[in-house]
Amino acid sequence: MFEEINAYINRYTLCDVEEVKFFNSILQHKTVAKKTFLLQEGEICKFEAFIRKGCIRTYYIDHKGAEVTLQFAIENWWVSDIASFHEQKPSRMFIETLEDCELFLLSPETKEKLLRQVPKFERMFRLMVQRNLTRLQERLFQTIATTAVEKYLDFIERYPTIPQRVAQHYIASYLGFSPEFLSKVRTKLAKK
Amino acid sequence: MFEEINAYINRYTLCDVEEVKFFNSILQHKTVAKKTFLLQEGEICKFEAFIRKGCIRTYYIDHKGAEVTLQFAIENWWVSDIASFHEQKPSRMFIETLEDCELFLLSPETKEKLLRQVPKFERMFRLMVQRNLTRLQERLFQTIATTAVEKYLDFIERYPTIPQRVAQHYIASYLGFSPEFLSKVRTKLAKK
DNA sequence: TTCATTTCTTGTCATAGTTCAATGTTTTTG
DNA sequence: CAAAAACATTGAACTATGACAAGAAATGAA
Repeated sequence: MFEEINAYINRYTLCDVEEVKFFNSILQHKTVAKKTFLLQEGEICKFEAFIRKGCIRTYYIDHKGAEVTLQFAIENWWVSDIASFHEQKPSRMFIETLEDCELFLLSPETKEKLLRQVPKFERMFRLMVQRNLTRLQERLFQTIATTAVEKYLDFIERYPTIPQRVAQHYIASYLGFSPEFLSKVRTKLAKK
Repeated sequence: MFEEINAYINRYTLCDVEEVKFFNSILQHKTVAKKTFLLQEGEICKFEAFIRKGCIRTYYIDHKGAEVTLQFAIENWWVSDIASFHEQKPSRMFIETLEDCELFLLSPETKEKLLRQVPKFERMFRLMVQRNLTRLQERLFQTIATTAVEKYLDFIERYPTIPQRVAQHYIASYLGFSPEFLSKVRTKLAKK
């Protein structure tokens, strides 16, 4: 049951058996049906979730009511609203399962407990956030500097499994354009 | 000389006198003239810099040769290319002083030394990166979901001192549109 | 299996933002 | 202080993308 998540943490920190045991003992295991909200705007985020199985989307809604997808998360990814989780303040975002999911959850309290007992996890979380930040910097750059076609091609290259799992208009909302336009981009590419 | 940076770290961690002393002892103090590159594309980033005085810009250059500004950093901010710094791999970005600067630098080695000797700094760096990430998420959302006018108004509200310190076309490149268009946005707003 | 719902496609028209070129203004430098 | 360089403004023509509307295709629920 813990193979995946333990493989994950081993990529960041070398833990001894006791530490891994402790880590596993504080995780809350949970299964969630498809199309369920784990978090909605205005709520306080109570979890950091590791996805053992399934697919999740995080998104914002802008003042015109349009969705902007921040992340698609699949197996072996973490999802959370980090700001809301750490400062325990209301979130601006929605976190929604797109498939039936199997998750491991950390609450703010269990995360604190973990960091106090096994401080080397502090490093793992720092490295995780750092990667995330780096990736988001690239994405911002790309959002500003490239055309729709380039964005779409880069997306399917970078996340080849996602298009098979999620609706196309979600991908459009991730890339920052309308579903109709993504459709046009795709037919144009298909013709070549 | 260390007042500012010590005030900064105290917002994150409570250190005793010895720890602060140690921290200060490993910082490298440096002054740099205006219009100097601290890092150029292809180089490996050797520093995390705390700005005691001055103003710095980080940016990318896209395949058409246009600049995209990632960050303006002023007094009491940190600048670095985190990915390049940590993995010691070539950077994609440029870091350039816009004013004469006075900096404190950490090298990868001194940072490691610090984290080994005073592990609680691990937490500070995690929290710093987390904030950064959160801010960047908001910015990506805004880049996708708002108009040029909204972006500009938000910028001058959020960073009211920056427009007085940096050229306007740099701000355009931060907001993701052309300098000409920013100029038009401004005259339009001025007329109201 | 069928009907309802959601998703995708295609066309037309509208628009925010770009590009280029010319002119004016400010800053830097010798 | 003058000349050069960098920066900002304005206008006209262009383009990538959005909005809307209608229909087709796929998916899901009874």
